[in-house]
Amino acid sequence: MNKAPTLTPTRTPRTSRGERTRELLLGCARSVFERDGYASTRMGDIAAEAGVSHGTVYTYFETKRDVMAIILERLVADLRAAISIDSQDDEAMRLAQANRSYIDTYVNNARLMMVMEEAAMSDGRFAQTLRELRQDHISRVAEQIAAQQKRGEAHADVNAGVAALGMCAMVEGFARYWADSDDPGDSVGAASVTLLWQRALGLPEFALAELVESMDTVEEPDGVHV
Amino acid sequence: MNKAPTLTPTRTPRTSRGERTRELLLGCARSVFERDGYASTRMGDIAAEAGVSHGTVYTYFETKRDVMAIILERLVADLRAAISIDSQDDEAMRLAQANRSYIDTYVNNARLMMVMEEAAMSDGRFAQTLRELRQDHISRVAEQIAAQQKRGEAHADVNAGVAALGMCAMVEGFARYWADSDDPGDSVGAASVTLLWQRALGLPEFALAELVESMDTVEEPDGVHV
Amino acid sequence: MNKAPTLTPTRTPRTSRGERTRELLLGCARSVFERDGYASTRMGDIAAEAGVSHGTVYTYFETKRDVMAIILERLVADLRAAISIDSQDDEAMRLAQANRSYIDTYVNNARLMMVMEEAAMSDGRFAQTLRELRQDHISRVAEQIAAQQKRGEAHADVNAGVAALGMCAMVEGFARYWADSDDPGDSVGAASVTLLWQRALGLPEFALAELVESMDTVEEPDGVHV
Amino acid sequence: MNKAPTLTPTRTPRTSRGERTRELLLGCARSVFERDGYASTRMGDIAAEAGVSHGTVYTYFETKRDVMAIILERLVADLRAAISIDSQDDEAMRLAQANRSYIDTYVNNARLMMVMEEAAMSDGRFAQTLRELRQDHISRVAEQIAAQQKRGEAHADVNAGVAALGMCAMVEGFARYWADSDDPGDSVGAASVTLLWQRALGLPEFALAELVESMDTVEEPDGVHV
DNA sequence: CATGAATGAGTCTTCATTCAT
DNA sequence: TATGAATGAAGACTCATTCAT
Repeated sequence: MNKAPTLTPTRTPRTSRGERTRELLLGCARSVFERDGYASTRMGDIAAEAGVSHGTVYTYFETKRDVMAIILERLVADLRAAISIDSQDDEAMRLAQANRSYIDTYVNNARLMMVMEEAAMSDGRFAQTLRELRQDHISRVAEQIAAQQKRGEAHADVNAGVAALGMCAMVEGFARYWADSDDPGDSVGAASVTLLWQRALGLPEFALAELVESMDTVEEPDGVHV
Repeated sequence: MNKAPTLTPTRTPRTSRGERTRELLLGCARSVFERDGYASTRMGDIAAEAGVSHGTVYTYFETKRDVMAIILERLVADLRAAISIDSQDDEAMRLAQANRSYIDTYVNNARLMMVMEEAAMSDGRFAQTLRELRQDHISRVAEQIAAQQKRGEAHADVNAGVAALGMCAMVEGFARYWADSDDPGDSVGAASVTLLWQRALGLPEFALAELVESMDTVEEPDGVHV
Repeated sequence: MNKAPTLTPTRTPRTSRGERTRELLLGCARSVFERDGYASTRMGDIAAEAGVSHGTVYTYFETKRDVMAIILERLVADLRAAISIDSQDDEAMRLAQANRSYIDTYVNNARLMMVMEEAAMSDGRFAQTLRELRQDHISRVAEQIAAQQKRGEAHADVNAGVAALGMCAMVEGFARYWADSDDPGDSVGAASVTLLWQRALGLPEFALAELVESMDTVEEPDGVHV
Repeated sequence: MNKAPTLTPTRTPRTSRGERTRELLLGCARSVFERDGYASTRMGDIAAEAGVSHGTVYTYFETKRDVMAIILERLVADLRAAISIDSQDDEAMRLAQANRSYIDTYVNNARLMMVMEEAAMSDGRFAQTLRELRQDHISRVAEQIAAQQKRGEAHADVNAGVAALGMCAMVEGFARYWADSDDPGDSVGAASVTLLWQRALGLPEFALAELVESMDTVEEPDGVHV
């Protein structure tokens, strides 16, 4: 279950007031990072956003990198949770829902993912975490595809790993695009992705309408910190 | 044909020696940017890489941003050239070759693309250029798909723009992945992408072997500055 | 009897629990100052050493400087007490015992003396106190030597003040050296100092063995706070 | 010949102008350190003293510690040179001159020595260098005394090492005292030290006048950077 | 009294950019 | 043109001190 090495030293608050401030700071830091990017964000901006003094940030975090690390740790946890979601439905529905869940989570966090990539350019640890996150997702999807191929449900002439990479990239690309544009992405879009996925692999298809309907009934994954 | 606004003010050299130095600096700057990222690169690093003095960089470029802008302008030109390539073969082959050409170019420049994304986080102009580059590619592909749908060669139940976005994302994801890993990507991989593309859209297929063969005979696109 | 100007404003505790905490803090502060030096010691280190909260230190002391001042005031008092010790023995024995007493006290406090010198570099008041302490000691010794010279017991061709300075420096140097090294200094060492002192001034000598014996019977000076 | 480990990374100037600035900065830094102490000195003070901008100091030195290290390296070299001085005269004269040379050098640098001690409180490397410097001096003197004892010229009942420590401490104490007071120390004082030294060890004496005279003819040691 | 969170002035250090040679 | 020294704005981080609970 590939646990990434912890990125986070911490100055733990001892009171609930401290806990509150710390969470406030994390929320504000996230906003600022998303707005300005990692490199451009100054500790003072975070403090200002939270309406506290300069030094207060350092009461809870040792360095700017540390603030980022904690935020990313939560992001990664959320994405892993989204990846792991599994329902009891039949295969195609499960795929649709998994995609939808992943896309939703990704879209909600896409700007932060981009900032993570930015941060990864200047910090190898972030780069490593990002690589692992992606690799885990791909591996999980590859296993699923391999099983489908073995059952004769998917074309077997394309290597499962390659196919998984392609599918994950496609999904991530959608999420990224919607996050960057004003177009928020909709059920139809998400359903379309599923359809493309099914067809690309040769899986049994659902009609688009059916998929769309199923999309709208899926629930949010639990335990997501936003 | 959506021409990006020029990113590049310049201090143009007048002697050929100057021209040589300028090109040297651009090459070295690119290396350093690719190695260290945009934010982490210092002007001094570029100078050191080129074996010239600190101040010399400013003989040719006004700012660090300017150096980056020129490098990116060339990158963008190369990618646009790769996108535009068009051969006389039949539809499927053309697709395969276009994909291959784009992937090749993208892989060759993927690290720089990532740096471009990093730079886009702190510079709206870069962000804009990047968005336009992607959008142009997607639009071009969307037109193609729309035509295929109209001719009844592709499934019409998926919006052409959405499909184009998915396909482009997939291709870019492959390139990105190969660029980041040690696995350089091979003809089979590239052919697999094409196959996935064809199946996702419902296009007439070629067998993988046939595609692979066609891949290996395609030539490098011209006009690539590296 | 040259009383140094008071160094110590105070926040006096009124309960006995407060008194205890205050003493605890002073002891811990001393340890930390000795370990890390004055400049490098943070108020938080003192609090941590005492196992109390950061702010508690300020319940008893106004500033970091204040903590130091109180500690040094006690140190100075102890050293002055050691200087003043006077027994009923004959002259040479008295010298030996005075030296021993001073050396003992100095060695016990040498690290703190060094810290006092460090602190004196950034605080004129400390510098002044230190100067006065030394000057008092030298003056006292000078008087003694002058008397010996007048009685014809010591060479008179060396100015008594100069001789006193030399002798005090020698004694302080020993103490300092022993304090800094692992070698704790022993009776023989202390006796040797006395011998050197006697010979330097031309005083009647005792044999080393005799001096050593006398050393080991001297008692600790009273009133030393450690 | 006990070479202390180098304390000094450097940003070496490449032009004579740079060399000049560097020396200017070192001179000013020394002045400021002597005036304000190590901890209290800010890089900006050094820059201001030299009349250059803030950042210029960093053109030549990586850190404040580095500036100090270079200054101290020179100081140590000078003191070692002073310790090593050896003339052809007879034993007692040689002693007088060596003392005088050491005292002179020490007095000229005493304030800096005190700053070195201050710095040693917060930097183990400085502490180590200081310890070695003193130890070397003591060892050298101890050898000399041991030889004198063997030749029957000095009392042999005091351990040579202990005696050396006492003598060195005395000399250093004088220098320190004179440096700290307004009284600059004179030939008579220096000669007195020698006399005390000779008597303490039981060496053949010179009359004070004779010593004083020899003092005034001794030359300054070479190679002293001030 | 004790606690620990909040404050913000103070410093070091970096580095893009300019300039004298 | 090339060099490398000089500049100074900017930003991370520390820590003595204050304050609310």
